[in-house]
Amino acid sequence: MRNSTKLTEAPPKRARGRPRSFNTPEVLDRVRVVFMDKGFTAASLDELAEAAGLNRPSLYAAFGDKEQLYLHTLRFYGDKSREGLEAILGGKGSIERRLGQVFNAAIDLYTAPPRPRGCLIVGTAAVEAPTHPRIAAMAQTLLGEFERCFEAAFDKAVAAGELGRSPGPAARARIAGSLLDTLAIRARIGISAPDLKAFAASMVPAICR
Amino acid sequence: MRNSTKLTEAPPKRARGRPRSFNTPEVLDRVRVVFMDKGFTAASLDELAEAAGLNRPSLYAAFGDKEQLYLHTLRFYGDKSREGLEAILGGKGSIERRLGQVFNAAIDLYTAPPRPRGCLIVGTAAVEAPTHPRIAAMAQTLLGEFERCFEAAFDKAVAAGELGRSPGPAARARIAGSLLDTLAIRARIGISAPDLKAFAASMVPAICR
DNA sequence: GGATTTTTGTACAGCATCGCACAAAAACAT
DNA sequence: ATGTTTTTGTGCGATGCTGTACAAAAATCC
Repeated sequence: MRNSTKLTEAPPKRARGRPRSFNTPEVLDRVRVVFMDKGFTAASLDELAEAAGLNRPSLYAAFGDKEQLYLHTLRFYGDKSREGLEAILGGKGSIERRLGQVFNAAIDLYTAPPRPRGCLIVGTAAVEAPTHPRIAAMAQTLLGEFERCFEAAFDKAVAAGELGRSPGPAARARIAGSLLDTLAIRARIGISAPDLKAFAASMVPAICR
Repeated sequence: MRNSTKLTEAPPKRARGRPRSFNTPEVLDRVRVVFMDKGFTAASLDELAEAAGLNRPSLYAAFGDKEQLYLHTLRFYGDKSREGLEAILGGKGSIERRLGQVFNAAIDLYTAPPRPRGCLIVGTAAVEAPTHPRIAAMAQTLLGEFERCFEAAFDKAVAAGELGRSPGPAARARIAGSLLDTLAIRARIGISAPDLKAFAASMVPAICR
């Protein structure tokens, strides 16, 4: 009967020593909130550790110093965002409709209570770029990934005859990515969600023209 | 002969005590460089004072604490930028040409050696907005002023028959302002000036369509 | 059950930073 | 010349932050 054990069940082989008391994605997500509020420099390791629910030495052991913890958080945030982007762009409806959904979803995230925080990359990574080359490189990589998602969606829309050939998918993708930048910045400095949505809605037809 | 003294000559009436050893705009401009490099939080008062060429107590006496010094710098930077914007938009040539000049000039500033730093407002003020309401308010004010400059220029272009009525000047101004945001962010994370200029050039006809 | 391995949590050393106190300096007023 | 006013510059106190050392704890291996 032992063979009946499903292979999909996680093999219970534990690691050698004392098990970790935390869950990596959950820690990164809690840490992300602090970084989004204060930014990289102003976020102290005490705050980060408290938000994560563990203490500084555990943070250091698991992720390295503050910059590496921040880079892990950036990558985690970027992956989650890209997945959400792909999910919406791969959904049903016209390209215009899906694009509108993307921007509205982004605005909802950027202005979510208890206070607007925009986007981690645009709102907190960019400021560190001149003094932290690895953060700059990560930010460039992540924004590039977003843009490729848009480009793939426009490619499909062109192939489906939904869009004309000019401007090309890459050019449209650049506009869409740029719009996300602006929405993130303006959300963070306090522009209201309705104002942002009105602007985004006005841009969708312009991008899909 | 005393009456022959020109009124345009600055009246030499000195203030009461020991004269200041510094020039306010110059101090603000030097301080701006440090803030643009490191951002508000990471810039230390020691660095700021050294860059300004005076010591901490003088900085405090003249501008108040670090946040007030930063707000003074923001206002100073915003005024200078707006003046430059107005100068170009009020110049000669078609609205498309002037708009292209604006973006190229911005990109040159954003990517100026020794390293790209983008825009003070978008690149360093935005990150502080959630934790510093006065900085958020100032950022919103300044970006609003930029947008009104664009709007005035589009208004004139419409009145001169150079542009159609739709989209309206305000809508076009929002796009132009947003484009500046994106250029600032992407310059700061290291996108090259030629890439930025190519993108901006592709946007100008779209805005003036 | 004892040894080994890994994580946890307290405690600490070192350093940077902020904001101000206080005396010296440099101007004007009378 | 003496007093007044304002700026300058040194120095200091208090605080916060980063990164690590070290012992206790919790699991596995043999």
